[in-house]
Amino acid sequence: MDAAAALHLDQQLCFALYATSRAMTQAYAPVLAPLGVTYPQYLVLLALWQEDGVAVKQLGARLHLDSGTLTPLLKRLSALGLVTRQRDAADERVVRIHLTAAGRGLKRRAAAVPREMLCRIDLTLPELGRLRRQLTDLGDRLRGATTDQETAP
Amino acid sequence: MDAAAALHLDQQLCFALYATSRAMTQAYAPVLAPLGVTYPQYLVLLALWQEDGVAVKQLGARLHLDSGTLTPLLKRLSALGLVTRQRDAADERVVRIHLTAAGRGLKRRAAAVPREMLCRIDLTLPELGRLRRQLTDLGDRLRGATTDQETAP
DNA sequence: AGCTATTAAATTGTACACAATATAATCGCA
DNA sequence: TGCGATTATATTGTGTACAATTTAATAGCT
Repeated sequence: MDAAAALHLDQQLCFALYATSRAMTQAYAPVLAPLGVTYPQYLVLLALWQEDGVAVKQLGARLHLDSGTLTPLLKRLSALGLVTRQRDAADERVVRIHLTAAGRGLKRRAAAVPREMLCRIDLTLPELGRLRRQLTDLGDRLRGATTDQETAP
Repeated sequence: MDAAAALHLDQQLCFALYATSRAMTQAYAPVLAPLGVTYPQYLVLLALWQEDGVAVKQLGARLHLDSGTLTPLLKRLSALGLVTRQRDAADERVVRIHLTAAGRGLKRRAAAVPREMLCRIDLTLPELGRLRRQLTDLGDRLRGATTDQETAP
């Protein structure tokens, strides 16, 4: 592959990733609309349904997001009545996020979401698992590579 | 996989896609910084280096973006002196985007970008190609699925 | 020619992302 | 104990994304 071909848009893994990620977000939108949440909000809820009462920091580590993104998003989830945000009594720097009854209740209605999306994705479970692992690995590698730049002290 | 497991964050293809796409954007940032453009701006330039003088609409079809995103982005590229935006004389609705000399010149400096990113991605070329095709197919399928909802007349 | 439907961009409003900075609380150590 | 370094969140500013609306121009039909 010469230099010119290397700059072709359709040759770029990065573009496939970028465009497909946005297509996925848009495909989720109509499925999530009845639940009244956006796609990033849904991801935060997935994390909270697995582990409630976590700090913003932990949530950020899980989703690879920082407080600049999470703080306003969590305020919106709070305004929707799905979560509460309260300072940790033992360490006032920490804000812990707890699901409300409504936030917990939404999990039952969300149970149909993965099945519905699986139909739209139209991959076999092994294919899907393989792709997911490849992407996760790639993400880990990219994240490692960007921070590993600081090899010098 | 039961309903509870189906809602686990790390089981989600969508999350792997979302998180890895953002990691890719962040990995590109230091490589693109010397060129003075953002990652979406770089994708627009890739499209223009392949075909110059295209309409905003065509650019949008290529990148799966609409004028709401492209108009301000192209204004920024124009402010950087990399492109011009001018109405088509034959059809005044159309705005054609042309690279400036600086915009064309940037292509040479960008030639090193794909190679540099390949190192960070650390996949063999066949693996990379397969992953890219899988993602492109998935994107096409998702995009088809969302618009194909209108089966009824 | 005149009128309606369509089309291409631009605009508006909302919601992420993220770098950089600010603020406040805790930690570690002399 | 006191105080500088660290840590957790919030804030600010810029740049996407995208739905919905607006504006202006063209196409197509009678």
